[in-house]
Amino acid sequence: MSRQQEFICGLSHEVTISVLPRLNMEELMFELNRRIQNLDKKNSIKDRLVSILRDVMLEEYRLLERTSEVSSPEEKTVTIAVQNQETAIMQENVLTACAETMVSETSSFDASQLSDGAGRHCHDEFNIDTPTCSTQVQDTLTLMNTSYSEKHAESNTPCEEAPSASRHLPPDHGDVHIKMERHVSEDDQIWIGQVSQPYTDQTKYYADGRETSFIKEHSRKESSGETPLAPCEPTPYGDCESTESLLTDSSSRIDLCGFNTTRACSLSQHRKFDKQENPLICSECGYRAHNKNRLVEHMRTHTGEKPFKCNHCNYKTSYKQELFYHMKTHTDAEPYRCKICDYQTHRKSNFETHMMRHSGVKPYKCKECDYRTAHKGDLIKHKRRHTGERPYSCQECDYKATVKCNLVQHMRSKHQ
DNA sequence: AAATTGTAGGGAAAAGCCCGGG
DNA sequence: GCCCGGGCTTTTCCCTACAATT
Repeated sequence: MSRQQEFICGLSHEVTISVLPRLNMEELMFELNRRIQNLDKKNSIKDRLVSILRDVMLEEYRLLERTSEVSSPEEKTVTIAVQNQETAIMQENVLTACAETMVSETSSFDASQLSDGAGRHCHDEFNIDTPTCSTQVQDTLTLMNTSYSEKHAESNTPCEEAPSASRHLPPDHGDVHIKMERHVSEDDQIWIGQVSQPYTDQTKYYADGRETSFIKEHSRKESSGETPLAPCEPTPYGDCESTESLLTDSSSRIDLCGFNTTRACSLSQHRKFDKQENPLICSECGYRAHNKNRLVEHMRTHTGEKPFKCNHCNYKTSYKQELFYHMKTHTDAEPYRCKICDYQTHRKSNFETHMMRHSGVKPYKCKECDYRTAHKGDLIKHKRRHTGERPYSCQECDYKATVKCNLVQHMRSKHQ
């Protein structure tokens, strides 16, 4: 490790070498993702990221100091550093890559850079062979073998249905406060400013009660005794009123129910939605649409209507957006290509899911056995092994299957 | 014991559905 | 109001392991 690499974010050699090997990348990425939303756009984004990283590292360092009173700090530091020297270099590389990616992503809000002449986003024209930040992290995580889930496994704390750090923002803290504190190191005479950030829930929920990230998180908090965030609880400021007026940063508008937006009109729409000024409710499932068109679109899920047809094949869909994705397969649009295997797709989200599988990170763990998986759906399917649930029943006989394809297979063999 | 058949279960990809923001 | 990117969820398919049957 070069001397330059040992100094991260202006912190001393001691802090850097102590903290870097300890930092869990997924947790760090979570912190960065959470805090980046409150970046002060007036200052350099890179400077703010450096500041954030420093905060996180100093917090970690203080924790390390508290827990290493038995052995001398120097001794422990050196031991950790030697054992994890290689890991630290890799982690730093990832941090650099991610910071650069986030800087470029954040600064690319200028639509003119991403859009074609018609204002349409056209990322396909970019070098999308380059892995995204998240995939870089995941790839490196595999090498480092320091996944979030493994950490929990080691500490014997099963993390069933642990949220994917790259996708969810686990709101463990309604408010995050970093106290004003002075670092003890002689090298690092750094005052840490107080950072107070209300958690802004960005997960989603459906009015028909289907489980979503929000519901899951809500129930998780309930079960763990935490106070869950309710979608629009009455507040001291009135029902579903915004904290907009209280904010010093005019670019951020946070509704007290957790809704966060940079647009005043979006906030207004959201309040209307919450207050049910114009309730557009699906008579079939109770789904509440934000506007008329979305209700029309939603209703197609019940009627089965598929008005959007591909003129190159027989493909039909209820959603215009789906046709858009489908049409890419008929055009010269450059797909996302996996560098590890020959997989390619036109959908970024599917590509990221694919890369997740290469990473080997499996945050979802079964409570009752050692089974782990990268995806919630797999865990739900697996759980039926323990519960004996067989949701797919044969109409012709008493046979019930755990998965639909087995029922199909049964129907073919037994009932033609 | 070997071959065949049916079932269970895991991995992976594709598609569905919905949302926020331009 | 429309369009599009993004993200979470669900569906579907394929494959393997294993037990029961022939």
